[in-house]
Amino acid sequence: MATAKRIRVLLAEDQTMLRGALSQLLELEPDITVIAQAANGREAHRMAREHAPDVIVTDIEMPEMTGLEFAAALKESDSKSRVIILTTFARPGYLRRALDAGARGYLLKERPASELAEAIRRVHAGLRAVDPALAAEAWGADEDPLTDRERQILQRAGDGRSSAEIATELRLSEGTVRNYLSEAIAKLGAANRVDAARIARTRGWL
Amino acid sequence: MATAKRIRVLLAEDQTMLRGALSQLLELEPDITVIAQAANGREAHRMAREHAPDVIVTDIEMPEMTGLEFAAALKESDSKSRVIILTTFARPGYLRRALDAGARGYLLKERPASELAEAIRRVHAGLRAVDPALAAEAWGADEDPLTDRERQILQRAGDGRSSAEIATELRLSEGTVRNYLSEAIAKLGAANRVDAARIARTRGWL
DNA sequence: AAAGTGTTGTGACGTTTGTCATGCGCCACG
DNA sequence: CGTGGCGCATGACAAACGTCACAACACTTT
Repeated sequence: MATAKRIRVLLAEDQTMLRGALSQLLELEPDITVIAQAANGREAHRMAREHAPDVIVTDIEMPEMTGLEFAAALKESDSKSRVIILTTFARPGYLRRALDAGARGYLLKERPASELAEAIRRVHAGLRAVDPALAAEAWGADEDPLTDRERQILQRAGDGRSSAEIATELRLSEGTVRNYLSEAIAKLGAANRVDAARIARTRGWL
Repeated sequence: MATAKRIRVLLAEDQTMLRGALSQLLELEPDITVIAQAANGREAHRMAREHAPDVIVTDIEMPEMTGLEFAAALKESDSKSRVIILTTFARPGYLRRALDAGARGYLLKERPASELAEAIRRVHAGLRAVDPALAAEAWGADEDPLTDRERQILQRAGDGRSSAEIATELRLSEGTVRNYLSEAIAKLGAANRVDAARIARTRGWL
């Protein structure tokens, strides 16, 4: 035959300008076609079920449902589509969670646009496409030491909520909330709750 | 003549993938050409002096020098280039500062990619190109009520630094730092320092 | 069955934070 | 030339925060 079938791609990215630009560029590739686009994880999940694309390219930080949750949901439902995470953040914790969720690729938005098409081809061919520098960094990276509760509470504390507010919201006593925060601060080697939240965020644990 | 001269554009954006994608798309336009690209404000400033582009498209949040500082520096040096701010953030404070710095356009990354070329044409023709929804919102927006000192201190506090640390860093007494924070908290109607920093950030005051 | 881990709670203690009153020097604006 | 705004400071008090010890219960792992 003259031309092989094009690789059918679903593109999930909340920033319209980037999504549109990448989609147009990918369409210029002879062996790739963008069959669907989504602006959040939930929409993407629906479209993935409907179209069963060969490859899914998804951002992480999106409204409604993050790309990591989306990837996990796909794995759960035994989707055949292969997932590439495309994100701004070189956080070891993100990469780890992405791979746990079955992602085959992890690409940074700081890389040239040409690498995206290349990654799509690699992943479609059954290979992996993980940013090498990040992979190396993530290798020696610490595990997330936080428990679920600690994470919940740290999120809210980093947002400016007081112990009392957090306690009410989560139906806990105020002392308990302070205990968790104290634990989290110690585990992260932070100086206080805000510092702890900042540290957890930069490592992709929050 | 057969073809008019193309509009010469400088593109400043730190995210390589977006910069590359937009640049390629703009090159597809018959009346636009991207003569230079920069990954931060300082680089952009150098290139603007060197190439004197017709239109400059710049992100705000970049390393070394922000797009707003860059625009202000251009205004200072009587540059003939017209500036379009291209950013993720629909913060009234950013728009205000952008216009103060002489920007002719303010476009959100949430808009379709096609609008960028349109904005470039409008601005090159001497018109303005400001996101209408944002302009309306910014109209009734409050001025930044913070003094320089309050801003400095609030930034650091929002980052998890203690009053004592901030005092040392800025050569102030600890009491003074607490006073400024108290003032800022009151002005912003916040519950505490972290809440205040969050509020100031979302309004583009930080 | 024992050990470990996570969740939740209490009480007590010292530190940090937020508020308020008050004061002084400086500079710009009318 | 005063008046007000800003920067900076001190002292004092109440509230919030961070730490520690200790304890109970559920659940998993060994």
